[in-house]
Amino acid sequence: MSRNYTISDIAKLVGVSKGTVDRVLHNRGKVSKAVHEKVTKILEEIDYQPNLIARNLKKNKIYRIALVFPNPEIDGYWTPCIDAILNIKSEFQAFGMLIESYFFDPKSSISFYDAQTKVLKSPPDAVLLAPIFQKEALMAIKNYALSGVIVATFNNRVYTQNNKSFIGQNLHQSGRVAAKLLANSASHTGDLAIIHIDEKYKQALYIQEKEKGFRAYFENLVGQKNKIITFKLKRANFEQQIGEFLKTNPNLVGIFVTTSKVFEIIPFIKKYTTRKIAVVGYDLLPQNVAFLKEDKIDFIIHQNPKQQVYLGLKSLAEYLLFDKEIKEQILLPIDIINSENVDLFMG
Amino acid sequence: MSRNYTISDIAKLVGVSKGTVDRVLHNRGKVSKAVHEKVTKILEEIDYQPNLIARNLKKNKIYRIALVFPNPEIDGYWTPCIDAILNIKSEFQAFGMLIESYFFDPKSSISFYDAQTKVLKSPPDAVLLAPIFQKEALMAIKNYALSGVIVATFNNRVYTQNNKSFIGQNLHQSGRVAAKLLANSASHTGDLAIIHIDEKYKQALYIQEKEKGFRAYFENLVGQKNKIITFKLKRANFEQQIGEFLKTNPNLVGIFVTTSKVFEIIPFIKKYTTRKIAVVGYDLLPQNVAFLKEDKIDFIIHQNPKQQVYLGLKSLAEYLLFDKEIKEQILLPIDIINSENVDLFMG
DNA sequence: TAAAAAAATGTGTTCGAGCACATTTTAAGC
DNA sequence: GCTTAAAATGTGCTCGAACACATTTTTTTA
Repeated sequence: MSRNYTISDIAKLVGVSKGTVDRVLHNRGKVSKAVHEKVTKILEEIDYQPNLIARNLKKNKIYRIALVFPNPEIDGYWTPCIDAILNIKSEFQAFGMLIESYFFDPKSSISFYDAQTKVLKSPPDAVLLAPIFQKEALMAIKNYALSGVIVATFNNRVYTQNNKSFIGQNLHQSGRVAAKLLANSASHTGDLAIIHIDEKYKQALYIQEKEKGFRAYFENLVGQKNKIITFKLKRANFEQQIGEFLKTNPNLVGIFVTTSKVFEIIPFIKKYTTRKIAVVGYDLLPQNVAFLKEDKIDFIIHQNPKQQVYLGLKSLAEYLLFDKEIKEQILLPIDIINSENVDLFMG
Repeated sequence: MSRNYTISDIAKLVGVSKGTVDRVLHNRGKVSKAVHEKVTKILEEIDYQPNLIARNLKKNKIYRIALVFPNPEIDGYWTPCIDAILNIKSEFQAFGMLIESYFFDPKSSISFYDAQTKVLKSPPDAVLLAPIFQKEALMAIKNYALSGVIVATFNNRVYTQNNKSFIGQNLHQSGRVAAKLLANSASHTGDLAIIHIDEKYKQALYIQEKEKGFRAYFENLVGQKNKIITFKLKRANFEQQIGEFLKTNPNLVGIFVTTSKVFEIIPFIKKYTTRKIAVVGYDLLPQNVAFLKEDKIDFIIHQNPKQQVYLGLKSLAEYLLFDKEIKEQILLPIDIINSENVDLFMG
């Protein structure tokens, strides 16, 4: 294949000047109908693709994307997002792409609100947002849209027209994956528990999704006789609650913890029973990884926040720079992690 | 952050012309020692990053990368690689990057050789190669190096100085993952089998790696009493061989198939025993996926050839276009697939 | 010390798209 | 038919790096 057609080539082909071709390309008007048609025809015929390098050199604009998510120092789940930012920077900063991070406290909706306000003060070209607080997020997204800022969300869903893209996992399906894993590794038939660890912040919606998926797996199964118990753990006094729960459920063979906080209950489980109870939880926090390697957690489902941020930022950057279409949703694979493949997901 | 420094900016800062700065940047000589030092100092001080857009516009070169791998019509394992090519094209063709595919027959080393010869006839800037045939691959890589063609390999390793990069999985570790999965899902202690399906082509090396990993997992385990049997299946007469194997090993609880050809033996296993035997194999061929969904295969390890090609091509493209460093090896995560997360790995 | 050679430095064009401004052509008004 | 406004079309500069070529400065040699 030879070099692509340039605007000058097309101008020559049609017999007009490149200014005219440019006006047709960008619908700037001031072109006679006849010429407009001729140019359009040629453009289609040769399938003109503008040279993005030249375009960007001319524009020579610095784009800014704001990334808004919970402070990793408060919730370690978000730590890997930092790496994603570094990766994106190394890929795109030569194109004049700036990434700015804004943290908020995942336990405080006020802090969430404040972060959005700060972003809006010097509006970037686009925002990638973890919409932890449903109501406040809807409000923020509306304001961004009013200021002409493109919005994409990741991690959990909110439903609004103004949200250009969502990047994350299918949580219902991830509940099913957990179910399948427990069905497979529980050494014999018995009861299974879904444990929600009270997170104070209103993640109700997305935790429910996981539970529904988990239960759905067993409902569709023929001849399955596992009893499934939902158990909500309140923050204070874990030990006592877990001790009692284990005592009242002597047939327990598997536990599904719906958040990344599995590690908080493992020591108590081991303390109050010697039976083999299979455990499945979420996310590669260092504490979880440690228990995984000690075989005290059997499987972890990896929500891959790093990849979520990476793909989200990449999608926005390519839209701003190269006019690439933004996918309405990007569903990440649901990674199953055990003690043997965990290391390859960390570097 | 404001706009980056340009060559003209630097020229002004040092008090020389941009031509001189350029000579320093590219070590083209003809610069007095004093000036050279002054420029270098400033360059370091401001951490000069050339504008890659401008650079590429000037160079205006069409780069070509050849991708050489087995014909997907002969071995379906390679089919997803096609998608990776499309992805890379959509990302890089606006930068003048051309990807050319060359197929060979994975059963014929002559066909492998022919493909390399064809590539060398109009040498591309870089080659991404699946070095199925060890000896022939070493030869080919040497020839590429002599012609100044950058070489990266994927899927399996060959060891040579001229290979700039390897993209693939740690096969030893993937054997361990299989072991862990079988240890976990076999309903009670019993014998485990490693089954190699004779592939005619000499994959000896990389299949052995998997076996070693599998065995290593159990060797390090304290108090594990599984017996592990290696079984080599010859091409002809699968049914009889498998029937006999199952008869002589009545305590079998798990099978690890070291290639993507698991699906070929599943029907016979189900025919000759009614016991629950856990099965772990490789790769998301449509036939394997079907058995996975029917619960006749328990887990599949995904080698992700698509991602291998994607990362390999991306790495080469970014090297050619942006002078990005090529990583000596990129180890992909070892994806564990079951019936519930499989769909998310296929899109 | 002047001429010639070599070394050092400077200048100006190119890549392709985008856009401001200049120029030409057509239409409108009297 | 001539002037003026409006519409259509053309021209030329810019973005930053790269590189060929031009010019200046320094060094060498007779």
